[in-house]
Amino acid sequence: MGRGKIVIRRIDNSTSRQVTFSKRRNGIFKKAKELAILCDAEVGLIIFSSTGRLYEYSNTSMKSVIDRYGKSKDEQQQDNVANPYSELKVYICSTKLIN
Amino acid sequence: MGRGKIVIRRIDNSTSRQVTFSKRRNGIFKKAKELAILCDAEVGLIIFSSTGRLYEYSNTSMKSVIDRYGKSKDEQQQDNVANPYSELKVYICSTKLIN
DNA sequence: GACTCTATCTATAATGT
DNA sequence: TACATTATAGATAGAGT
Repeated sequence: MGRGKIVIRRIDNSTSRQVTFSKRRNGIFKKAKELAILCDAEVGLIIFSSTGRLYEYSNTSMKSVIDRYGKSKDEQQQDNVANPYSELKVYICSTKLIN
Repeated sequence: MGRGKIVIRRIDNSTSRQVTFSKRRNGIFKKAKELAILCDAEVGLIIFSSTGRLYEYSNTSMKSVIDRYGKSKDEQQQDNVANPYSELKVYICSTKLIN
């Protein structure tokens, strides 16, 4: 999206990379908020820039999200101990980055 | 984006909400991946659906992201103790959700 | 860097199967 | 209820300030 199509690979020029980071960071935070509201989801998003700065968003609190994440993972772990096939319950969210 | 404009509020119809969740979840995961690659950032994204299912993405590992998040927060905390004005360092990433 | 502009690309709401 | 289509709203690359 934009004046030209881009390939998804690290942007070499540091100024361009920073500008793109700023724009896309805003974009993804907006998407996270919309998803949380529209779909009644709990969302936590943590981003460290290449310079090490932290940016974060959560519609609840990051502590709540991380705690819930840990519990959810523990439960998955217990499932795996009980049933070796339960890894099928782990949802893979992949999207092709071609183009 | 789409055939009609939508207002950002909880989708009442549960079927529509689930469909939108699926589409937008894919969209935001793609955005997270692109941001990580293009801008050389470390990204962690945790989403719990309204039915409680966990979906996650990290370009490194979620453990790494959460650990780094904790450290970064600790440092911010120390800064705050040392310098009461350092809360200005906390980056606010807000985007209006109007339209 | 942060902001504006806008042409163009992308995501997705609504619809069809 | 998942998949495919498509018209359109939205995001953003590139350029200028």
